[in-house]
Amino acid sequence: MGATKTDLFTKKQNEIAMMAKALAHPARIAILQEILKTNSCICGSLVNDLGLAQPTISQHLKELKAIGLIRGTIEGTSVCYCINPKVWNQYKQLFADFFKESIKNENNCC
Amino acid sequence: MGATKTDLFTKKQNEIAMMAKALAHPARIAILQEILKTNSCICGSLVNDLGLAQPTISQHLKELKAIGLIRGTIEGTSVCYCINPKVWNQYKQLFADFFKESIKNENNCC
DNA sequence: AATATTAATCGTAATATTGCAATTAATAGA
DNA sequence: TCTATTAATTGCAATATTACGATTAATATT
Repeated sequence: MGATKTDLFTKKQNEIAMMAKALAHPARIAILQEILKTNSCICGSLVNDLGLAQPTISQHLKELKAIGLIRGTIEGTSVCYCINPKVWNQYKQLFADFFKESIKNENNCC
Repeated sequence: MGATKTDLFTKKQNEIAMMAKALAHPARIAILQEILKTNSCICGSLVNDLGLAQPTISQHLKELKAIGLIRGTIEGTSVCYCINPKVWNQYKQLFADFFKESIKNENNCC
């Protein structure tokens, strides 16, 4: 086997998991932070900054783009990436909702 | 290759990624939500509720325990699981910090 | 047109994850 | 002690991820 049984879970549970999966690599965290830090968009400087090969960075960018967290627009020979605020805020909300539940249930039976 | 190059990234970036990885499966989201919902701790009812085999659930519980998100105490023949509030709140804070950055940088260049 | 620059894609190898059947470990109760 | 119950561990197969060299695609510059 090896394939996740998504049909056993709710839409929201799968959404949270997918979102978490997108953030489940330090390179992707670093990429997002770099895009956030430099107020203007970033191109291929990520390759210099992160120390990973160009195809590797490109693949991580592809994944982030696939779930909609970032957008890329071609500017001459380089590509400019930026956060998609709409999706970003959706994700932010989903995570906040998930962790908010903890406050209501301060169980400490073990 | 195939192994994540954690040495290229900051401690915090690796922490966020590890935390996200722990949440990157709908079964683990469902397990955590179930533990949160039933105010008292849960034992093996997760197997009945989730529709996955017992070894599979056990493995997911092991992963959640490995990163400290949950604790398990033996109660007779069954095992009682509960959230570790300390770690839970740490994670909550880390995520909140990560997503907070978005507000400061409302970039929309592309 | 020829060359340089930038980034995506392809192919491949190494490693990690997911899921479960079979087994084992450990306690509860007869 | 013997049996039932519950959960962890082991072993294995299928699939997914990570990383990068080689190549390709596309625009910019000469």
